[in-house]
Amino acid sequence: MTGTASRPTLEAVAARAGVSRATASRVVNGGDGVREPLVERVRRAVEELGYVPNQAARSLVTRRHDAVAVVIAEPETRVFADPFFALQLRGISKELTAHDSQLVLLLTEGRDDHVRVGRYLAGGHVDGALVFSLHLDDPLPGLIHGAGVPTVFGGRPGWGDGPRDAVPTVYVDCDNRGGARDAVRHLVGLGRTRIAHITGPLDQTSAADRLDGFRDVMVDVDPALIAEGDFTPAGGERAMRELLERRPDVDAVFAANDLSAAGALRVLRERGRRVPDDVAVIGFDDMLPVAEQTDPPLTTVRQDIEEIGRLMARLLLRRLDRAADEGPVGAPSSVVLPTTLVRRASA
Amino acid sequence: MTGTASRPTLEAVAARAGVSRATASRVVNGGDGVREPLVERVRRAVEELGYVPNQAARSLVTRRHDAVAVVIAEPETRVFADPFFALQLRGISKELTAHDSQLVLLLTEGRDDHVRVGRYLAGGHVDGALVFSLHLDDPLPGLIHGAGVPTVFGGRPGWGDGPRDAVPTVYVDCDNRGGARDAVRHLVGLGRTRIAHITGPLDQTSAADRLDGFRDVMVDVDPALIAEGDFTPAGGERAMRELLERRPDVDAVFAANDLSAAGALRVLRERGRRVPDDVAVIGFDDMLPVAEQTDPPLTTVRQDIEEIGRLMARLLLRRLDRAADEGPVGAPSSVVLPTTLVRRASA
DNA sequence: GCACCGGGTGAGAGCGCTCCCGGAACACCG
DNA sequence: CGGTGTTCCGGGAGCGCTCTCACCCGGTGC
Repeated sequence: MTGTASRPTLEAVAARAGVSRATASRVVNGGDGVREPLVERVRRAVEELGYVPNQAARSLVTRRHDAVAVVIAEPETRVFADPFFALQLRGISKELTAHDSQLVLLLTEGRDDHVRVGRYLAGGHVDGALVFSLHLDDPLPGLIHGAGVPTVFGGRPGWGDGPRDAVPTVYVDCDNRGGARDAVRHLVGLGRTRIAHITGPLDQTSAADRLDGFRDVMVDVDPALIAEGDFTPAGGERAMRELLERRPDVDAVFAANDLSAAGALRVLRERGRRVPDDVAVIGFDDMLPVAEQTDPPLTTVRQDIEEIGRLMARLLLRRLDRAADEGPVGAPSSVVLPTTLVRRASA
Repeated sequence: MTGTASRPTLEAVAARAGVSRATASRVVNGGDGVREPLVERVRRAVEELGYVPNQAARSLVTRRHDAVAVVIAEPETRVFADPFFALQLRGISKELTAHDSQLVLLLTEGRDDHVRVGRYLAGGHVDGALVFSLHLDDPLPGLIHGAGVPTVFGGRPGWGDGPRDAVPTVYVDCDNRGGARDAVRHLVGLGRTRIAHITGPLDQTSAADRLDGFRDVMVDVDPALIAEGDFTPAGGERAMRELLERRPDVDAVFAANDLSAAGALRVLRERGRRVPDDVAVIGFDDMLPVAEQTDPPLTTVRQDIEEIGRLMARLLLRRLDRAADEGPVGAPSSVVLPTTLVRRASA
């Protein structure tokens, strides 16, 4: 049943159109330098036979695959027990599709998998890679770099902006620091003075950057007003409890993401603090199912997740195209997307 | 920079090991029928040269790709603005990885994309496909069937269990109907008598099956106690309001998923109904970030999403292996996974 | 009218691999 | 000791495609 009749080859198309294989190939690949009547004949033959090029044969000679790998580390997947994951992938997928490229998904967990992924990438099965690697100590970036595969990172990689083997790393991220500043300034504008921050896991650059943004505004802040969370609701609860204990007079909280904000909100309600009257709360991400469903609805810093994915793909594809055209290797630069403050009821 | 030094070929490995290409190939592919010393020599050569087989060349002759497509339609992606998506993929990924197969992700949106996906699958780029297609009128299954690619569906496809061109469709799903029955029986056990149901979009089999389960227990139920939702919180709110209007005496609600249950919960609180005292509420899915965070925490029917993904992959792989071994084509049968009722505070 | 040119076309090599098949080496039995 | 397997290895064809290169042919310039 499954393709007993083997699929037609370019040879067959050529024969049917009465041309050589070379000409048929030219037509299939755009038809430049072939006279119109022949183009037409070949096109028709393709149509009639239902010809689809054999990608394997093509890759074998061109060494292109029209495929890029998307690497997502397991810890991320856990964090992505939220729409992040789907949205980024959607953005990436759209862009790749428009470019006739396939998306090979690699989810990893644990060290062994890193090796596997490294080997896969080094194996030259894909033209490039999009990597989500948010942890400082992640060995993945190193492996990937060693594999010599064009790569764009999602989120600023952990090793800082300094040169790494003089190879510029390209990444797409949102303006975590600026967004955090906006949030805190908004709280200040509300007249709040005892503003606390619930951080994310500080080994992730996004969390670190948001903390930096908080500090930009709250210079010389009382350290007791900073509690470490982990981007989860439970972590948010824990951190909020700590904060209330250390500084019962707290009148605003900037949480590093919506999930921890939701946790904080719950503790505040439990303790009888009114939001936003007694304590104003701001989150980060604008993760709709969460931010809109909290009580009260969450004021938060929005980042366009899907756009990040789309841009990552676009950057990578552009780089690949350039490599193909042997054009000027314009230093590919990272992109930092702006954030916007979304006002709802909590602050 | 990117692989100026081209990667070593099997030829190179053979030369270095002092054997023929054929023998080297044999070793790389398991080493059967090659004497130990030679195996060892080839292995070392592979190691030293960092040889990785060229998948394109291999596929060209074997017609296998060690890759399967995962097709997720856009409407699903929207529904999957929750952990579904990530979890299923994780399950699939684990299984495929263990089988050295790659995961090619195809996200679709709109009709044009269906054509694209159909062509891709028909193009013989992958060995099989895992398809999430939950809508009754989805043309995708037809296209896929036409493409003649071994496929396993996620969720019972819409066309019923009847034969479709005498080709049995294989799917993996959770026991939607049984789970619904359990939920409703639990409510009955609580002494509730005016039990309502907030459905999902009824063009999806999961929603339809859950409704059937509800009806199994609530025979001759007042139609006013059934309100159509759409699996979203907003839909849940709307449905709950309708229910309260039509039957103010309602004392229990079984919502077709956690998201709509969350919406219902909010409306109940807003109307001053205590949960579970006045109205008991049960959801479906046990989507942790939602079910655990509602107020009160949601009693719900758990399905093992990741396991569904894993099973889909396993079923497909088994089928592919069998095809390769030319073994008996044991009628591949669908799998329906059990659900469990998770008791929290809402019922 | 002839050398020249350039766009359009076809012949053919070869990408890296698998797998069939024939031959070498060896064991065993009559 | 010759015949018959058996096991192991290498030669070589060929998967379907792209791409270089040589060739053909109509048009120009002198």
